[in-house]
Amino acid sequence: MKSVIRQLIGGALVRAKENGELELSVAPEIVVEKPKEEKFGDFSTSVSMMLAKSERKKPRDIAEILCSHLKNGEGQVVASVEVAGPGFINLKMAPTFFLQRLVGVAEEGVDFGASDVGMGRKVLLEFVSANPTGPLHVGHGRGAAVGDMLVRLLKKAGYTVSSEYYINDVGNQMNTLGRSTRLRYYELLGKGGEFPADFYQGDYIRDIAQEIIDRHDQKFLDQSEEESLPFFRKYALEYILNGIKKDLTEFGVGFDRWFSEQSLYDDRLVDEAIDWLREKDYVYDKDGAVWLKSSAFKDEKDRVIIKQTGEKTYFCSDIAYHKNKIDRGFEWIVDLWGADHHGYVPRMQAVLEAMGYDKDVFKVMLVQFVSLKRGGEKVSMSTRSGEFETLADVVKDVGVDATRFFFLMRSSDSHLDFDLKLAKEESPENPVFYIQYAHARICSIFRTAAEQGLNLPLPSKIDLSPLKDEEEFSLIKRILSFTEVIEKSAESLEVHRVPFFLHDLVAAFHGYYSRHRVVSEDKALSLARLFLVDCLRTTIRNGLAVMGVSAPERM
RNA sequence: GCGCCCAUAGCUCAGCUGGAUAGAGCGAUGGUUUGCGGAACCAUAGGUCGGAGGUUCGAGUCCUCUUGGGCGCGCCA
Repeated sequence: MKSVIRQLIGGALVRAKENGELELSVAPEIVVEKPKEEKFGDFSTSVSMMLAKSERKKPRDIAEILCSHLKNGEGQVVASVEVAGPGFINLKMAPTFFLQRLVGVAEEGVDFGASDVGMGRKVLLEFVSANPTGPLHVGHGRGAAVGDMLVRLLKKAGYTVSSEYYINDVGNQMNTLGRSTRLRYYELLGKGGEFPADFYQGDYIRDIAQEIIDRHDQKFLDQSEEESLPFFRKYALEYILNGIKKDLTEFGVGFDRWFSEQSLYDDRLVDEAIDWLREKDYVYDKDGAVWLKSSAFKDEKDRVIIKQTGEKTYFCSDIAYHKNKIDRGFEWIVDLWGADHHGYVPRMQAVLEAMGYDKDVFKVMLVQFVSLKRGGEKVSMSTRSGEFETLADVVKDVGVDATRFFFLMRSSDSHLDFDLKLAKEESPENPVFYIQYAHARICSIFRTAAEQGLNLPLPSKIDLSPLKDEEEFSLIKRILSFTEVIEKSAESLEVHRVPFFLHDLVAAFHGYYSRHRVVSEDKALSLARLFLVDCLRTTIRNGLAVMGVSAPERM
C-alpha cells in the first residue's frame, strides 16, 4: 500500500524537477509512514525535510512545492494534501482507495498477506539442532517455534524455503550416551557400579535401558564394552531422536530434512572440505594439530579442525556442513542458535567469508533464553538435577497454541519470561485467547447472519458504500497493512511483529464491535459490515496461520 | 581481563531504515446489561526511555564513555 503512495510522491518530485522548482541532483529515498494520529491523515512523508540540506531550502517550502504537484496529480485517490509541523506532508486518501483494496483482500482469501519481496530467493533455515542426548527442553522449544514461524513467514513473503535439523550424532557425547545407557542397563539387572557424574543423569536413560532389557533381555551382560557399546550408542541415539521427532511433530514443527553429521563423514564431505581449505591455504599444521586461519577473518584466534589424536572437531564437520549448504545452491543461509553459542558466530562467519561469500549470505539468529515461571516464581531448569521442564511437559500442560504464541510474542533477542500459570489460564490476561476470541466472535456473527438469511455476495458484487464510519476505515487500514507487516517481519527475521500486529488489530475490532452492530435491520449496511468483518477474520486467520496457531470457530 | 546481548510505566514488553505530544497488556482506581459471545468495552492514574557526553533541523533509536544484569571466551559438541 505504501509503495503506491511512494509512487505518487515520486511523481510529484519529478514534476517539480521538470518545472525547475527543485534540483534533485540525487534521487531521495522516499519515506512513507503512517502518522501517529489519524487526524494528520492516512500517510505522511518526511522527504521535504530530508531534501532541505541538498536543496538549500526550508523544509516547509519544499513541502509546499510538492503539495501543489500532488494536488494537480492524482485527484482520484488523494482527497487532500497539507503541510504540517516542521515540514511533513500529510496525505488523506479518498474512501474508494481503501474500499477497492478491501475487495482485494476478500479475493485473495488465504493468500492475503502474501508478498513477492523474497523474489524466490532460496533460503535454508537450520534450527533446533539440539544434541540427541536427551529430550528437548523449553529453550529448544522457543527455537523450534521461532524457526518454524520463519519457515511459514518467509514462504508467505515469497522466498523459497527449506528447513533442516542438524543431528550431532558424532563425537564424545555419543560415546557418553552409549556408556550411560549401558551402565543403567547393568544397574537395572542388578549389576551396576558407580554412576559417573559426567554421564547423562536423566531418568530417560533408564527408560532406554529398560526397553533394551524388554527386547533383548540379558544378551549384553557378558559382552565387553568394546563389543556392546556400538549397540547401546545406536539404540540410545535412535530412541532419543524418535522422541525429539515426536515432540516436534506434536508441537506442529516439521523439517524438510534431518541432516546427520555422520553422513558428512560417510560421504567424505568433511575430507573434501579440508582439502578445499588446504588448497586455498587457509589451514596449517601446528603442535600436531591442524588449524584454520580464522583469525584472518575477524575471529579472535585460529581454531583447531583436526585434533592431535586425528579426530576432527565439531567445528570441522560444521565447516563441511555449511560448505554443503552453499554447494546445494542456497542463497541465504540462516541458522538459529541458542544465545549461549554466540561465541561460535565469528568463526562460522569466518568460514563463509573464507569461502568468498558475502556477509549477508550467512546469518546467525541468536535466540535468547527462556526463564520458566509459575505464578511469578522462578522454576529451576538444570539438566543435572533432572527436574528441568521438557518441551513435551510444557506443551502437555499449556497446549500448543499458547506455548507457540508465548515463544513468538517477544523479540527473539530478549530474554523470555514464560509463566506457565498465565499461559495455561484461559483468562483475559492471556493474549492468545484475546486474539482467538475475536476470531470465534466473528464466526459467531456469521452464524447469526446466516440464521437471518444474510449471505455475502461475491467480492466483486459487494456494495461497500454504506461503510462511512471513521472506525470502519481505521479497521480497513489496519487490515491492509498486514502485507507490510509480513514483509518487514520476514526481511528482518523478527517474528514478534505479527503477534503484536494481531493484538492491535483485534483490539480495534473488539472496540468497534461493542459500539456498532454488524447485523441489523439495514440489509445493505449489514452486508457491507459483514464483508468488512469477514476480511478481518481472514487477516486474523492468516496471521495466526503464519504463527502456527489455530483459529477456532468456537471456544 | 576481552567479546556479544539486554536495560523504556509497579510487572512483562512494543516502538518499523532517526521524525510530530514515548505506546500496549497485566496490576491499581472508577464505570459499561433491555439486541450479533462480558474470554469484551470505556475512563483515570502511572515515565528525567539506567547515567553522562557527542553527531543534527530532530535521538528511546546512531557514536563514545559509564553503571547494572545475562551469556560466552576448549584440540567439548
